[in-house]
Amino acid sequence: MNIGQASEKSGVSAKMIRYYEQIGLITPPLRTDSNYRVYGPDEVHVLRFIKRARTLGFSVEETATLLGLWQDRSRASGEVRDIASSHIAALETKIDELQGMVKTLKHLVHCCAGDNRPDCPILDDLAGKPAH
Amino acid sequence: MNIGQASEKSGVSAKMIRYYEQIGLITPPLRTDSNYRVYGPDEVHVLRFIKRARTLGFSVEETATLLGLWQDRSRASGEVRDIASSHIAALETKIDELQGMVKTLKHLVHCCAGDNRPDCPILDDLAGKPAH
DNA sequence: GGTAGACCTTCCCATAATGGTAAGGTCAAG
DNA sequence: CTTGACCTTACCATTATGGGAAGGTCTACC
Repeated sequence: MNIGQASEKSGVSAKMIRYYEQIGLITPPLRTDSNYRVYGPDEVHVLRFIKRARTLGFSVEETATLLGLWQDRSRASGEVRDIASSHIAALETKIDELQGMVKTLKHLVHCCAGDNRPDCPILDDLAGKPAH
Repeated sequence: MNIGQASEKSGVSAKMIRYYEQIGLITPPLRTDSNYRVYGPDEVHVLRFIKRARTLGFSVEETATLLGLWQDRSRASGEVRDIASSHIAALETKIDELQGMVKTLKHLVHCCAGDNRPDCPILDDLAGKPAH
């Protein structure tokens, strides 16, 4: 299987497959005589694992750890759970921050007349003026 | 006022003040004979505007637009409201995505025994195995 | 006057993860 | 044997931020 097919089957772009290989996240595959990378079902499986972890918001570095745990038969599942748990906490912090931004912005938009007058509470707020 | 004080008063690092100047977000300030940048209250005001916009999650490019609208006396506040509204929509999409991730991860953590057995539903899920 | 330490200057490099492009080799179908 | 789709490497760009080096300046104190 060429890199194009592996990409299609895994959902990881060819560009990223080469990148993951370069940074050592995946092991270099075999090559044909003409230097083409050759992938088998196992490699695609690994790529799909990576794709899924990335989609769930794990960084490449975290993904590398998870991949190591996946491939280590003597792993402790508690370790995996801890990684996932702290990841959840980080995501929730991020969500809270974003919700704070949305709340502020919604308040401002609600107060903004939206016509052509230059009195804009959004800009006033950004400029640090006290709310009217 | 030197860049250090301007940084302290605005909450924007000296490094970033120079960067904002370099990319044209702010106009170059006056210099002393010894080539030090000199800032006054107006400049700090602008920097605080920028800081606030960045904190609210606007990109530097969006911030530039807002800054332009702020400084343009003939601006239409509807334009500002539109920028804020589409920004809210983008934030809410992001929040939804993150919440989806949290939900999935929480489910997995809940199912994960967390002991030392190598049967880990989180890894199984990442690997694409059907849920038990 | 001299010196130490805190500040400033510019320039270069690094990050995380991804995309783009260019120049060239290869393969399969017609 | 040509055409087009694919592959290869190598380099550059992105966003916003920080780090560091090498050197100039200013202030406070002796």
